Amino acid sequence: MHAEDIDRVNDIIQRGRPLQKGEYLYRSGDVFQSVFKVHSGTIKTINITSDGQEQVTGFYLAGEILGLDGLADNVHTNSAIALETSAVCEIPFSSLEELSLKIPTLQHHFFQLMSREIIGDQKLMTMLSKNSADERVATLLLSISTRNHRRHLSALDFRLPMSRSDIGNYLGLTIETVSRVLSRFQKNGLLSVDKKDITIVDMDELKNIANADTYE
Amino acid sequence: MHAEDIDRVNDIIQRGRPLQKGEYLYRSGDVFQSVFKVHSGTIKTINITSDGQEQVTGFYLAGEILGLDGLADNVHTNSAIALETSAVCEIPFSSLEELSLKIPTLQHHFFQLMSREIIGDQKLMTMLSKNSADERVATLLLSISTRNHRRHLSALDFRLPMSRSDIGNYLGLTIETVSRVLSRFQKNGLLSVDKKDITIVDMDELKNIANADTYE
DNA sequence: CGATTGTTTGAGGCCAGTCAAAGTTAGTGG
DNA sequence: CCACTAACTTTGACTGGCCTCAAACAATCG
Repeated sequence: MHAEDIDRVNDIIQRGRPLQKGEYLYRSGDVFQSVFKVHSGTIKTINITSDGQEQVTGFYLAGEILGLDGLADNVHTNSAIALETSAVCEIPFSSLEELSLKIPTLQHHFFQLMSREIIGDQKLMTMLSKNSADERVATLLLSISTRNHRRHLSALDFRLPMSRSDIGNYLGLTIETVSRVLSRFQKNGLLSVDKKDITIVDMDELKNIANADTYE
Repeated sequence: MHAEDIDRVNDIIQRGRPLQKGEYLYRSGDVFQSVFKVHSGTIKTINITSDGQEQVTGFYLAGEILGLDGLADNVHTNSAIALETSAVCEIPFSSLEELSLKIPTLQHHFFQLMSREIIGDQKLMTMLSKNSADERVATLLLSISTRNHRRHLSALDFRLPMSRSDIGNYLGLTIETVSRVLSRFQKNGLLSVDKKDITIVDMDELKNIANADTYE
């Protein structure tokens, strides 16, 4: 992308105010106006099922983009909630769509983003339908490790931004099962678990358990 | 969309030759060049996991569009296979992307398509992580019923285009469980099952079991 | 510091998976 | 057209992994 193009994109980006833990970035049913890039912190997205249950559909760490679900009908189907104090950039979609008519690479870039989201969701579907509790937890830990590494943070030592409840919900497991798996991993020398602080001790074995099916 | 725009879109659509049952439309790893619209028949998409297992990620009936997974990196991550003799239209993406720069509504239309795919995948994720075998099977039957109805076919009487094995794979169940659930549904007066021919007898109760969480 | 929320651990039950075998369908070639 | 084979489906008996229920413990917050 050319420098002047980047400038034009930057012009439409708005720095949002910080979100406190538990605060909504947008709610299911809100009119879709923008996509968001996480600047710092972590956001989870959830769906509410017809019987009122909550389903966690994704965790978005710093640098990642969320909100693409709203394009279909100009309404968000997800809700997005901060898991900790977070800062996000808002990218108004109308200007973006207009702008991407002038900058072909930008359009292509956005198609790619959505396509990645589809691929990621499908990897998760596979995990939910085929993998054991151990495999699911190991895969999530590796995913967070990889994404931290991309941000030049430690791949072996990190803090889980989400609760056991969110993990279980996301992975299709109960909180008790998540807790038991983490305890067992620690007992077997794979991890050191201190509440939300995780240290990966035996990365090879963890990858082995996760079936090396890295998703991100 | 204006008439001349529709003409321009139609110009780039190619009618593909018919696919025989079991034939591949594209394979994982193929260079991405086109998306496809199912004209008749049914296509399934599958992912191959790192340990060689197959995961069915979607069924595409007549009128539905597939192949959007390839946009991310210009390579298909899925493979697409005909479940019965089928005909598809090929829509070359390069021309489409170019064209959508000239026709803003077309770009928007494509964003919507991808967004719908994301929403659909997330509904499926929710089902895989929360719902019982009965709920999953009921939901799939209702989905096919709804999509048939949209094509002005019977919503109560239809033929499943896919095998028990594909259903089980897609829903995260074994073939034995799928078979047992269908037998039980028949025994309880919800359905009439004759091999792949399904007649929905008690639509209300079926919706009840599916939790009315219609996905499509 | 009490109250609330989140986490861990244990005991027991159940749903779906596994294993097995018989029955059914579809496809092939003589 | 039919015999033969391979693939698919159904049904049953049993097993096991995860869920449910329950209680104790830890952390967070006003």
